[in-house]
Amino acid sequence: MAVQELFPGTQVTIGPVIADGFYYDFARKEPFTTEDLNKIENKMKEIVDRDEKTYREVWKRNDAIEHFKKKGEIYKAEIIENIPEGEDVSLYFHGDWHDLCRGPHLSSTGKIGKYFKLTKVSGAYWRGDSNNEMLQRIYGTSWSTQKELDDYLNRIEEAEKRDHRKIGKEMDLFHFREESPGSVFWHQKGWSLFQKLISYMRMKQEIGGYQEINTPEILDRSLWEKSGHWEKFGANMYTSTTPDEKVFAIKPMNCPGCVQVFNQGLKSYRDLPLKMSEFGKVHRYEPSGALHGLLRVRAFTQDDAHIFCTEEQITEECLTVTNLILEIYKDLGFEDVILKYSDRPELRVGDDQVWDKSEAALLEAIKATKLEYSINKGEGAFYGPKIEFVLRDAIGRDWQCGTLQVDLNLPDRLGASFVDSDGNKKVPVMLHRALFGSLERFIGILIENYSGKLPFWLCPIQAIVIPISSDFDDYAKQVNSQLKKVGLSSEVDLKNHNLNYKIREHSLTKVPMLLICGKKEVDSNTVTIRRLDSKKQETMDLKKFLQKYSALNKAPSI
RNA sequence: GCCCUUGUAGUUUUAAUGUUAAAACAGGCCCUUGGUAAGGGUCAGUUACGAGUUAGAUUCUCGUCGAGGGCACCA
Repeated sequence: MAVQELFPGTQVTIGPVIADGFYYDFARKEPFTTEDLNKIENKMKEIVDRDEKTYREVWKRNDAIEHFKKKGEIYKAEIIENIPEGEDVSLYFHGDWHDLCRGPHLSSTGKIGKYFKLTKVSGAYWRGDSNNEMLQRIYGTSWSTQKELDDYLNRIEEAEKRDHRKIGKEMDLFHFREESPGSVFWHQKGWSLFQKLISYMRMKQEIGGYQEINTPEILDRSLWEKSGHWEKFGANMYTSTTPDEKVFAIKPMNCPGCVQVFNQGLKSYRDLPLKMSEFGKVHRYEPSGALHGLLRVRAFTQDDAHIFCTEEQITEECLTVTNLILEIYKDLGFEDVILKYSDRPELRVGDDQVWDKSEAALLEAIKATKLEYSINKGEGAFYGPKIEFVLRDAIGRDWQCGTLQVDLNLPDRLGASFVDSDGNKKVPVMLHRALFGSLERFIGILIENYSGKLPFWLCPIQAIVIPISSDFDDYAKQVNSQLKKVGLSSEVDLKNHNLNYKIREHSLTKVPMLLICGKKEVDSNTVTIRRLDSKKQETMDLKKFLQKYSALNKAPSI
C-alpha cells in the first residue's frame, strides 16, 4: 500500500509472511533503490499511524477478476483466474486500497505496530519460475516489540561474524580468485584441516569394511551417455576436447567410475556387500549466481562410496550407513540431525516397477532407523530415491550434508553383474552414500558452527610455542619438535615481538593453546599453557603435557 | 543464468578530475629481550580488465570479469 501511494502504477502481486518477517513482490519498470526503501518505510509508519480500519468482503470470483483488471492489477487477476470456477474469493480493504488474501488480516493498519524494518530489495521470478518475468521483491522483518526486532538484528550480526569466508581469511585457511571462480585455493592451514578430516574418515571407513579406490577425473563422453548424466546434466558438465577431437567429460560424479572398478573381474555373491569408497574430486558447472564461498563451489571433493549388494541386503546396509553418518556427525559436534526422504522425480531413468522396489526398500530402511523423517515428493535423484541427512548448527541453522540413495538403475545401465549362488548372472543393487557430501562445504559449515574455534583434534595449528625472550629460543624449538614427534600440529614463534603481541596475534587466528617458555620453564622442564579465551595459566611438566595432548589428538569415537 | 548492489596496497578502510593516490594493521630492516590480547623507529607496496568521452579518468559512459544480497538451479 505504501509502495503504491509513493509509486503509482506499480502493480502488487503476492506478499506472504516468511520466517522472521515478510516480503512483497511488485511489478514496476524502474528498480527500487535503497532510498526508495527508506521512503517506503517512512510511508509505512505513516499508514500505521493513520490506523485505518480494514474489512473483509467475499466477492464472486468473476467480479473480482473484473475488478482487478479494471485497476490494472493483472497479476492479482491472474491469481484469481487460477482459483476454480464457482468459488468465491475474499478481498480485504483499508482506505481505498484493496488486496486479495485468503486471510485473516489485522483489523486495522495501526495493529501492525512500529517494530519493523525493510531489509533488502532483490529480483524474484513471477511464480518462482525462471521462464517468467522478473519482479521486484522487497524484504522486511516485523516483530511485536523493539526488543524482538533488536534480537533479530543481533542474530543476523552474529551469523555475519561467523561467516566462513571472513573467518577463512582471518585464519589463513583458503582463498578464491577470479581465475577460477567457485574453486578453492587451499592454504597450508586449510589443507591441513582438510587432510585431518580425510584421515579421520579413512579410519572410520576402514573399520566399517570399506575399500578405498580412486578413479579417473576425465572419462569418455560415451560413459556419461550410458549412465544418463549426459542427457540430464550435460549442460552443467565441464568437457574437454582432445587434439584428436574426442570429447571427454570431467567427472561430475564418481559413480560411473566406481562401477568400472566393480566391473573389472568376475564378482560372486560371496563378495557382496562390496563397499568401495573414494575421495573423488568432482567438477560441476554451477550457475554463477549460485556460487557461495565454500558452501557452493564448482569443484569439490566428495566423501563418496558405493555399496554393491543384493536386494535382501538393502535394509541392513542402509541402517549401517545411517549409523555411521550419525556417529561421524556426533564426533564433529552435531547431535541434532533430521532425515529427509525423497522419492521419484519427474525426469528419471528406469521402469516404474524398479522404482516401486527401490522406494519400498529405502522406506523400510528409514523406518528401521526409528528416527523421524520428512518426505520430499519428487525430489529424488534421477536414478533412485534418497535420504538426506540435515544437521542443525550452533545457531540453529540447518545444513544438508550426507545422502544415501538406493539405485536399481545405474548398475544395469553400466553393465554391472555378479554370479549368484545358483550360478546365474544378476545385476547388483548399488547404494550411493556420502557422509559430509562435500568436504569443502562441510569445512565451511564447521567453521561457522564453531566460529573458527575448532575442536582440538581438528585444529590446523594446535599449539604455538613462544619463548619469553630469545634466550629461550633453543628450549622452545626443542619443545616444538617434541610436540611434532607425538603427532601434534605445532609451530614455534621466534619473531622479534614481545609476549603480549604474540598472544594477541595468535589468539586472533584462534590457536587453542600457546605454550610459554621462559626461565622458569627451562629450569623445571615444563611449559606454561595459555588457552584461547582464558586468562588462567597452567604450568605442566613437558612429558605429562605430551602424554595428555597426544591422547586428546583424535576424534571422540576413536 | 536473471534482478539489484559493488570492485582502490596482503587485509580493513578512507581521501582525491591535473606532480610521488592516503591511513591503519600485516610484511622487510633497525632498536628493543619482554611473563599473558598491539613497545618504538624506518623502508617498500595499491586504482579488476578493455574500450569510449576529455587537454586530462580512480572518479563519467559502455562492455567484460569477479564479488555481495536475493531469485531460479543443485546428480
